[in-house]
Amino acid sequence: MDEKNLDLRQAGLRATTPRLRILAVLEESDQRHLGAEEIYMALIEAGDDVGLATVYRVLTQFEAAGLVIRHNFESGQSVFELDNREHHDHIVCLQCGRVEEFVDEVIEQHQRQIARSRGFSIADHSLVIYGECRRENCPHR
Amino acid sequence: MDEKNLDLRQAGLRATTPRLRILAVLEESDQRHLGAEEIYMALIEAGDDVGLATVYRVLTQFEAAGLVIRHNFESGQSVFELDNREHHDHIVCLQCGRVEEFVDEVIEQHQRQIARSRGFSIADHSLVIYGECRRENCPHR
DNA sequence: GTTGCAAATGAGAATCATTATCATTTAAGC
DNA sequence: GCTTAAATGATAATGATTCTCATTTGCAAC
Repeated sequence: MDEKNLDLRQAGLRATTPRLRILAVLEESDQRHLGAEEIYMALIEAGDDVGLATVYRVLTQFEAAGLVIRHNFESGQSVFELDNREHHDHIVCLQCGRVEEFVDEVIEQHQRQIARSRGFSIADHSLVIYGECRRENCPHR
Repeated sequence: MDEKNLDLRQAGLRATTPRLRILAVLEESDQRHLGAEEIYMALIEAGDDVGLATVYRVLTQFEAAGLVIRHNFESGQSVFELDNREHHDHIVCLQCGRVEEFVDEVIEQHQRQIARSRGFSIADHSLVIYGECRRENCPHR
């Protein structure tokens, strides 16, 4: 738990219990993308006494510090993901909410070229494909 | 105004005053992407007596009918755009909110291939590049 | 190890965009 | 023109997120 402690310090954040616990939930969850409410529920179930407001506050701080990425998918609520991996885009099943990731270097390169040709400097981008996944457990099948 | 009337009928919607007026605002605005609140304000200023709830209701119906596309950019509110043009993606300036459009057939094709290779059928996709535009009137300059 | 104090927290109120409710009005076939 | 189901406007309700503020806590200096 010391390395997490350090991560927070480097981000200019004091190493408090709620922040350490939220990091732990993000690291230990089998799902990579979690909503604020889901994280809150996981903490409550684990016996931690945190407030929902704290979860939102901390996630926003983590985002500002670059520890976490916030996604606004079409569901209307934000989901968060640890920012310790390479960049990737998403494909989301509209039926069951399943999220998969992909990277396509050709797409990346074309995006850079499009921004350049229009005089934009890229800060970020979001590519989300929405569809139906046809898995075993997808309610749409 | 008769052709609009027809558009609505074909979409299975009665040609009511609010619906015709909202269509008119979308067609006549110099901005292609409008929020519900902006459309509401435009109507009020034009002297129309509509409720905000009606604007939301009608836009949702238009979306279902394929007359309009809803985008969820990072701003937290939805923006709407007439769906009478070819598909395109967006590049958005984070400083001034400017929205430009683009199409890249190579990107489109790679997306289709990615979905196929993962067993997804594509319903839709959203590609938004966020950056800084460096225009004359962009506050960031 | 105590102490002091700014930073962080929890609980709940507040906000913002959007949706639901419901009594009233209206489009459009007869 | 009349009827009736569909549509509307006003407003209450909702869901996600943010704010407020009294209380608690991390941690640096003693």
